[in-house]
Amino acid sequence: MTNISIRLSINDKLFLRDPQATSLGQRILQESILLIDEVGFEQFTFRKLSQRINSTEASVYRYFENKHLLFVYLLNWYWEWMKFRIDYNTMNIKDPVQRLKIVLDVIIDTAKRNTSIEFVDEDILHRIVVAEGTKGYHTKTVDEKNKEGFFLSYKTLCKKIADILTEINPEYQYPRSLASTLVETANNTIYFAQHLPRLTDIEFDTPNFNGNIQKMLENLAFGAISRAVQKERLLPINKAMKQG
Amino acid sequence: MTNISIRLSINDKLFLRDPQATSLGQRILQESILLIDEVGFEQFTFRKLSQRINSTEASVYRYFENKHLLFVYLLNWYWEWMKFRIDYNTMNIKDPVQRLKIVLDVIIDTAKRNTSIEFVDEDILHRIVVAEGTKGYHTKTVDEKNKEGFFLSYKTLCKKIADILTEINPEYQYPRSLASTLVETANNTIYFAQHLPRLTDIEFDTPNFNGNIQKMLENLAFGAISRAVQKERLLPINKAMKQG
Amino acid sequence: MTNISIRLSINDKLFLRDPQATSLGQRILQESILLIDEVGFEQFTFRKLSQRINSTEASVYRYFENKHLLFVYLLNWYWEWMKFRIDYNTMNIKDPVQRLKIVLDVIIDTAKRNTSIEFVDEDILHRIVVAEGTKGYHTKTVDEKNKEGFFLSYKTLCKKIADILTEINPEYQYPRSLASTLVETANNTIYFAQHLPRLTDIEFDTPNFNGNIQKMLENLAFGAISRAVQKERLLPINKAMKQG
Amino acid sequence: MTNISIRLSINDKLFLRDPQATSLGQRILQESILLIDEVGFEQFTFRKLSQRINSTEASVYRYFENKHLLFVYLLNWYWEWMKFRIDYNTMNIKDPVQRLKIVLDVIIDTAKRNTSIEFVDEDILHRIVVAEGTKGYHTKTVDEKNKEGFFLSYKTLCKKIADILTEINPEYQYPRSLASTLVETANNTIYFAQHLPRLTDIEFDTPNFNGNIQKMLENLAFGAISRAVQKERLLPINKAMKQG
DNA sequence: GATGAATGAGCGTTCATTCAT
DNA sequence: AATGAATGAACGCTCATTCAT
Repeated sequence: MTNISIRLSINDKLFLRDPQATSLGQRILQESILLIDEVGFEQFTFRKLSQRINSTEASVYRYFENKHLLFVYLLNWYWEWMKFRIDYNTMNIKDPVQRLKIVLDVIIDTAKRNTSIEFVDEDILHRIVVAEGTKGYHTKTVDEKNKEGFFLSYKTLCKKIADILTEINPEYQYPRSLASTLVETANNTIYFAQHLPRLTDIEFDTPNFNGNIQKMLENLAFGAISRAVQKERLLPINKAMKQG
Repeated sequence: MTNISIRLSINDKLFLRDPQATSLGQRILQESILLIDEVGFEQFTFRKLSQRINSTEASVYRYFENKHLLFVYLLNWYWEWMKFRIDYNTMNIKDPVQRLKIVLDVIIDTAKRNTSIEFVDEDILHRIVVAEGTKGYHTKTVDEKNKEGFFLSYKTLCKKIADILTEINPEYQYPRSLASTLVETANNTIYFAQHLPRLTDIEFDTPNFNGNIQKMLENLAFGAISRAVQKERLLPINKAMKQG
Repeated sequence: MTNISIRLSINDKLFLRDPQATSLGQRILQESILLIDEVGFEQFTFRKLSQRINSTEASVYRYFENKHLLFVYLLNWYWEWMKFRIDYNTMNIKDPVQRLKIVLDVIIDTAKRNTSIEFVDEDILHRIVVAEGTKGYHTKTVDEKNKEGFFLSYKTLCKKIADILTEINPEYQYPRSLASTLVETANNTIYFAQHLPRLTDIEFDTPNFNGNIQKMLENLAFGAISRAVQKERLLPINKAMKQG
Repeated sequence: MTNISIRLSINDKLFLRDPQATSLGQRILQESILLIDEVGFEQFTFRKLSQRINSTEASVYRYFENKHLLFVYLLNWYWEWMKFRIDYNTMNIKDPVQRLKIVLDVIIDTAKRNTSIEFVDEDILHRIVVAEGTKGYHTKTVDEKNKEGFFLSYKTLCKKIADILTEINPEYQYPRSLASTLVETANNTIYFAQHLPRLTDIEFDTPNFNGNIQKMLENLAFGAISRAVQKERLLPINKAMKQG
């Protein structure tokens, strides 16, 4: 697999000065990820960040208006990165069932690198999204932020998945709900397996952890889509489902 | 339906003085719910709370060590309240499919009152859980809190649901995962419908909002459970599923 | 040596209710000493104290107006205890030099028990006096407290020592200064030896720690007193000393 | 006497930003001294200080981590200032007896200015040290502070004095103890004379107050040192002293 | 463009104390 | 007499942010 260099495009209302464009900006992104991973979003402050990058709070403020926007920037990065990986990995694959399985693989382990953006550690970013991600859109200001298009990437990501679901079963009524449920459930499962194991059936720290999550999500996804078909009495169910 | 008075039992490590036992404590609970609903958990402080209840921060601190524990207390209340409603509403109902449907109804609209605890407004508490709930267990201290048993109520709630799933299909492999997914997805759907509608297919503010969510969750639940059955080739699918 | 039971008389303006008279009061004294020893006077609060004695702040306030007066009470106890031990141990000893040596022994190791007051641990009380004692009289309110006679015990203790010094050398000009210096220096030496060893020549944790302090204090005491005598007799000891 | 301008070097772990380097920092030092003098160390807070300097607590916190370190900073200033004055005033004086007398003069009245550091009022600083100084090293955290070298200045000051004592009498066994005793006793005498006069023989508010303290300290110092000599020479001064 | 310095505002917490029982 | 509950006041500290250079 080639090691290509890419540059993700992020809603430019999220920042005052493009952090990807300067070395200080890149350090801000890089160390934000590490710091949020270490102390959590609530304890993450521009002061602590500026100390880590040997700079000042004032300098960070040149790039981001506040820590919330920086965080949403990172989420956008993650969602764009995921979309990129889905596209990259489903290229030239016709079978939508196959494509859905690849999608599930991607959302479970977004970090699997096949390209590198040296100043963002996708492994850790994934960990942040799992542990803190929902705080980015569970906030009193969600509607204003939404108006600014700060969650477009998440929506287009879900749309991309929903389209595959619809392609598998054009009659399926809840493609977008199922898409977001799959993404959210993937994250929840990873988190629960580590911290609240009785809320899931997947065991953490087993050799095939990711594979087991994938099976669970496939059960969820194919169960939901095929059931809709049953209701319509279009039996026998799609042949492609057999291995689903 | 009779209007009975109940008292929920909450993990007593969550508080210093039992808030249900005194009138000040009850005001703390009552106004916490209203205030978190208004300003969000992040902006919620003991200072603002104490002003609303015409008391002092010091007094609030006699009841709760900090706002996080107060919040987890409210979550526990919610979970216990949900379990109570499930028990109450499924009493004497044999058919597990029927019981699951009732469960879905309850988790979508926990607030439907049939009893009253005058100092807790369950409608608003439900809104908080939908909008802020995950913050209670997505925190750096989740493991310590878990050790103290602060999430036991959530686990027993999911266990209760999982048991029904297992009863419907004893072969189903992911009862706990599906149970937590149903609860989380119910909340997410309500939230997304209001704030990020493109992440769901359910339209907010339509006459049958709750009913539509219920259908979606039923598709998810029965799809997943019955699919497992299909895999086992135990067709035709469970008769009970027909109306699922 | 007999084990007699004594009751020290303490300035009754220091307390609201005599702590020696009730079992709660005795527990207050006992645990105050332990708590101050553990956390230091600054961190010592009536709240912490009341928790330790399984009582309430309000109850402690029935005995002492505030923590400062409780502390001065303990100091008075210490000073009275010291005076008692001096009297007890110098009884029937005529030679003032011998008596002074006994005094030095007592002020170095006040804790040596020959009687018991079960609710006061004199060892620990001594440790407190060494580590925290001066805070009792280095305070903005020293003059008011002094007017109330809160330091009378310290003064009569020093007077007792000063009288011996005068008896040894009736011409000596600084008996009270020397007396307080001996007491203060004894405490300082113990403290410095443990925490700031370069401020003293006495090594801590050696077999004859107390004995070495005693020698040092004897050098100080007898040097000062005898020097005064020398001046009177105009004996030229050391030429360089003449104007000393 | 010339009016030179000096800058004392203080352990830089004591502060976050060098207070001598900025005008706000200098005001912090200046007003800290005045405020501690007025209200005492316990009542001294960064809030009160910041109000006096028309600034904010946050600004003060940029200079000092807490009030304890600020206080130790002031003590270090005092000790360094004392060492400077000793060096300055004993320059070119050969006779160690003469030098010791100068030292005693300095430790009694450190404030006598012959140079000026405009933002520190040494008179008042001296008053603080007399009244509150020991609180700087009588604290539960003394050992950690000592490890950071926060009391080095005090130790080198005592070493300087001890060296003179040793020079006068190379056989003297307790030079460091005597040095610290002289410094502590000087402070105690001033304090006692004002607040607890029966603990000393020196009368406050008499024309020759300082001179009288000096005589007392000389008696103490030369008595102790010369006594050691006597012991060596075994001169029988006073029969009663023999075993002293 | 980046930084050093400063600050307004408010949070979380504790303390000392009082009141009612 | 002892206690349970409550509270006014302030402390210690940090945050988010701005300003001047």
